[in-house]
Amino acid sequence: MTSMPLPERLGSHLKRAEQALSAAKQAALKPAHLTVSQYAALLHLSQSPGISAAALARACAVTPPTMNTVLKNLQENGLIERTPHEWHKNILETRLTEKGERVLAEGDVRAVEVERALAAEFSPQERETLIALLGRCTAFLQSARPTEPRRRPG
Amino acid sequence: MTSMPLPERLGSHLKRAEQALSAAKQAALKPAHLTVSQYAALLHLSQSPGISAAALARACAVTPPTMNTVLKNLQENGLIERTPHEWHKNILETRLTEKGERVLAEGDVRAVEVERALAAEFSPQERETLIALLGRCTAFLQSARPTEPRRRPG
DNA sequence: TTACAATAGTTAGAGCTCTAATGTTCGTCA
DNA sequence: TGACGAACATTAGAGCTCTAACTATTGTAA
Repeated sequence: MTSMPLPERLGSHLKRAEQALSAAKQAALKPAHLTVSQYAALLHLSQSPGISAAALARACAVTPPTMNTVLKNLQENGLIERTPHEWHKNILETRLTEKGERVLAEGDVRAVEVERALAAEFSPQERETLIALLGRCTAFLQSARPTEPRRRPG
Repeated sequence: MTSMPLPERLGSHLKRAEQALSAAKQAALKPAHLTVSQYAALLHLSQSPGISAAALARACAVTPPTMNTVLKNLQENGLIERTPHEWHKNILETRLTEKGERVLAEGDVRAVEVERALAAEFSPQERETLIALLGRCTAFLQSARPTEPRRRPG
């Protein structure tokens, strides 16, 4: 008995597409020795120097422990540096090193190539439609499943 | 310097949507003590009893070692059983146990609820459009990055 | 001052995912 | 019979991801 045929599930198609994109980016970033997650972190980091790990996690839509893992690897490879905040003792400011900027730039060229090639497959109208439809998916799914079931104080 | 603004990247939107869907399914499957990957494996397994792990990996679009990991956990939980093929000594036939069928049925109800709710957010026309656009993403990305760069014999 | 909430950071543990490499079996072909 | 390629299964190792804890700091309110 089949409850719902797979081809009818939007999820199947969404997953396949995301998987294919992720694989393509992974291959594109390989020469720069970057993973997709590392690239995403570096990219946001370059746009918000000194951002905290928690804020970076939010920007990348992952949990703090996940970002912690990614940052640990980036730091071990010398791509970022983390320095204590001047007076906010609980915050570690994260910044790209020179090497980090270089590697990001290298990876970015390849990653953007993939994005451009993909975008070129669609007309501007189609891109708009796709983005809008995906946005509605995300909005619905997030509203149906709140990040934090806010509990009242009393 | 920003090479390509994030909102212009189809990848950003695709990733967000897939992430939201995955999170929703994960939450839906939690009561059945199933992960999204385990659910996908069980679902394909129920439709192709006795399938080999390699074939199952292809169906779920993951690599054999990945499927191996998933199957190991499913087996430890008693949801599947793997028996040597009658005369193909190198193949392990994988099948759902009774418990596996029960748990799958339980999880399936919840997972399909998510799919139906998501589908209900769109008109039939919109669903068709979204699926078609996603299909073109997948097709392009896979063609641009062949699974196996076929090498000629001579 | 003390208590509490919010935020930041971290560790532990489970699970998924990949690439690379190994070993086995099957079928084909010389 | 023997060699070889294709397919299956597995292990090793690196990395990502989550939930569930725990600690520390900051700021606010009793």
